[in-house]
Amino acid sequence: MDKNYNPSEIEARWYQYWLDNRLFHSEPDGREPFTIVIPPPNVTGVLHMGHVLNETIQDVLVRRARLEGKNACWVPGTDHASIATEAKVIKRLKEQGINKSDLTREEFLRHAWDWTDEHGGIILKQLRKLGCSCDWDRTAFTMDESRSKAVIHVFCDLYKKGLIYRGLRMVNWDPERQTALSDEEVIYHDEHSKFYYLRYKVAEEPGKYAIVATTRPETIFGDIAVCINPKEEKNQWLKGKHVIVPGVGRVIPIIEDRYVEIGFGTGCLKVTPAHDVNDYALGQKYNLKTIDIFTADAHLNMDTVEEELRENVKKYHGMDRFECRKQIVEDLKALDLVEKIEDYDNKVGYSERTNVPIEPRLSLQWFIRMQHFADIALPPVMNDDIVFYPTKYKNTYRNWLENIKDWCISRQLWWGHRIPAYYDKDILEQTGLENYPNDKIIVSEKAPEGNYVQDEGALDTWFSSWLWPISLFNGIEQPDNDEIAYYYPTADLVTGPDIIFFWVARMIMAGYEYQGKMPFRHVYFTGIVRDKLGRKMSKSLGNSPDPLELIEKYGADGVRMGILLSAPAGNDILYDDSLCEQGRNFCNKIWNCFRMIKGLTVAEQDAPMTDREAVTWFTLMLSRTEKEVADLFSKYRLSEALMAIYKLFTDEFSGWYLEMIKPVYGQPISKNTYTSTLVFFERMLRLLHPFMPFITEELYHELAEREEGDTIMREDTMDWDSDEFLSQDHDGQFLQRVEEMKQVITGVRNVRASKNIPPKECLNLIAPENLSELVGKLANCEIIIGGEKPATAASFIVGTTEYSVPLDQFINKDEEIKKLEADLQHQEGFLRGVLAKLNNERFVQNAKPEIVELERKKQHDAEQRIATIKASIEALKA
RNA sequence: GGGCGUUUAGCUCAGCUGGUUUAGAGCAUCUGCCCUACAAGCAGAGGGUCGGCGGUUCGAAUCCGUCAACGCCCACCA
Repeated sequence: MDKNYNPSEIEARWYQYWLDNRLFHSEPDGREPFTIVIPPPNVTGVLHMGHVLNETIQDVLVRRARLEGKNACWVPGTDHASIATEAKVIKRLKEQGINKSDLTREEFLRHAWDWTDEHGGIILKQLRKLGCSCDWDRTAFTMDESRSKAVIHVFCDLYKKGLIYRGLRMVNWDPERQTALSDEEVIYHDEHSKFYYLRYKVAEEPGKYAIVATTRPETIFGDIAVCINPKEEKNQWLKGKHVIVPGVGRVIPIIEDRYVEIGFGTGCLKVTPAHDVNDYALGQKYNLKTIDIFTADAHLNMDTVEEELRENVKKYHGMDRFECRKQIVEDLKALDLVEKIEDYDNKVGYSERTNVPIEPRLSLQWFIRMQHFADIALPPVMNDDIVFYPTKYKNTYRNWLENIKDWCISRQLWWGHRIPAYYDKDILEQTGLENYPNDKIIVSEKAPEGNYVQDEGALDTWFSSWLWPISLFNGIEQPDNDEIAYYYPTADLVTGPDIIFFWVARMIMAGYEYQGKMPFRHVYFTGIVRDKLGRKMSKSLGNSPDPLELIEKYGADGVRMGILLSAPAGNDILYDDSLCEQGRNFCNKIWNCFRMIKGLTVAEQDAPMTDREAVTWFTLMLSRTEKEVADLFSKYRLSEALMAIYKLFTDEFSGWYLEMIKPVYGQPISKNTYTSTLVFFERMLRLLHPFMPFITEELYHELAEREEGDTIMREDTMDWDSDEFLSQDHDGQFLQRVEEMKQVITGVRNVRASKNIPPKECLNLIAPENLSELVGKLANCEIIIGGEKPATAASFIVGTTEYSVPLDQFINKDEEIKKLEADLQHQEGFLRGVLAKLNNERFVQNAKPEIVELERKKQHDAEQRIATIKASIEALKA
């Protein structure tokens, strides 16, 4: 075996072995199911650090469940990511000199599928490098046949139930991609912008102005009214009057509504119903007309302006909205119609995908009535049928559901599930799309016979994602099939809090609507992976390492450990390569422990007493850690579980246990001890396997002869607690005694270190009572029980017992006294604190008796230590 | 403008239904070691008074109030 662990060859070999033996594959059987459905990454995406975190956690949970004997099933798949993928395809077409608008829908989709086939699934291959134990036979795609059928079925069903409707609404419009978006797809950014105070001449009072403040002067072409608050004193004079839109010439009425906040701005609000949500509401209320002055790509369209005014504004026709803003301000300045311009901080909504400012736009879209879904999805989370980790996200969740708004599900895109709504061609010709009568729309899973045209829109990607836990098991089409009955509800969902609304909440909605049950029992929210300076990892910053390179460098197990070590649920993790380094180092440690054990010569002989002590002790330590780890898993405290195992292995097993049983050079080890040690090792490999699948599988096979197809990832059916050493008599104080013994050893080592005594030199240790031979072995000393302590000895206290190491030539009395006095001071300070409590009557009266008792013990111990130290000082001074 | 969360050693975090020898871990740092499992290692050591202030209590990192900083989510003040 190599001196250093070398991951790459081992990882490839075992992953193939797992695949060959179909060890990740699951079929329903009599065991308890444990299901996780992957949050499907974008089909054309590549692995980044966020995935590494997310998928590692899922793999840990899945592998742990497998080891617990559950029928674990982790279903992988990808998402068609409608808007993102369409954007990528358009970009590529552009590079080839092709415009989307030059293509038919069918032609475009052919390109999109080509792109998907070409780049699709790369990320799934990358997951294998990470060691993810997905059931690849079940790999799904949100746009494959089965998932598509489910989507269309659900659309039709909800339409039938009256939960989907078509309507003309103010929606978030992405002018870049030219599609509607849901509210959740709009990201608001703070922006330093300007507040423009514009003068609207009052028609009835020449020479007087109404001052209107706006951040968007380019929308004045669509102004229909100016609104004031009927209660606002200073604007009373405007009541019933009309004003003239500057630069446009349109005469518009002053209307009154309490919506306008008194004291804000000038109190005059320009009303542009086509381009602002609130203005639209006002427009509805007062039956105002709308003038939409933007094209779909947010350029000015003056054809909508009244013919008689068009001459005034034609210069803006075709201009970009932000160009126009500059221009109109300049022009109004020239006309002296700008009162002033102030700096102003406000929020501007951007499209999540294209990062372009969204435009509120009146358009005909499809919506889901969400109140019904909010009603069914809120209770299970509030009463913990579905548990969130961390729980703080319950608040976020509730807040959203209690203020739910209808979900715009139609997109003006081609890549996606096409809306199964059909319009009669003849009627359509007469009415146009907008006025097409709703009761003549045919919503159907199959295209109707006859002269119909299908709706051009596609569905929001999340409209397929929300069915994912059900549609993966064909539970939409066949709600009672064996698979859905077995695998659903799934166990855990692991995802980022950023998609709690997009996805988590909606899956819960769909879960109850279509299965009558929760889609998952636990939701583990991961944090965001940041660099060590706390910055979000991003391509543009170049601070995101390539996971595959990391795996190459540190091994998949090392990377997994690195990412997990500091990833408590919900906390952001500050990633640094040194974490992976620690992971790699740990692998190496495990590797070398194994080499050491395997290098021992074994003999049929009685184990020495020290071995028995060691084995008993480690048996206890190990089962204690096993329990601790189980407990931590139940609380989803994965990094702590990993740390517990790490410490057990590094400190207790490698640092102490192996030293305890290690025979003198050249001597053999007893078979009993050796066997126990192998058992320990295997048990620790099992503990570790969910975190570090590769090295544990490798060493599991190195540890003993295994049958072909055997694997560490199955349930361990051995009953370790019947271990012969465990059944020996040992009370709860055994572990305590070993801990004290370790302190004695450390004490001797300290003496050695501070006096620069080489480790090979055997020392004497004077102990007042019997002490395990392990002390002699590990501290290289001769134990003298009850020996007289010479004046020149270095001494130390463990608990209340003093131990000393006679040193003669090594001792420096003054130094020793100084040290002892420092310790004395500390002990006396401690005692003072204890006595202060005990002398406080109220403490003695009120505190629980066991607390008082403890303080008394502290007092006693401290007094004893002080006496011992004083005696030592005296002896040294003598 | 609302809501939530965080603030404990240089860094990342545990501890928080108040009391377990005057605050723990990992990493980093420092010192000494290449001792035939591992220098990707071993043996030691140093380092915080628990964001500030006030309160409750015999007793507070742990409960309450307040202030501050940071972060996140939501919201139609143009």
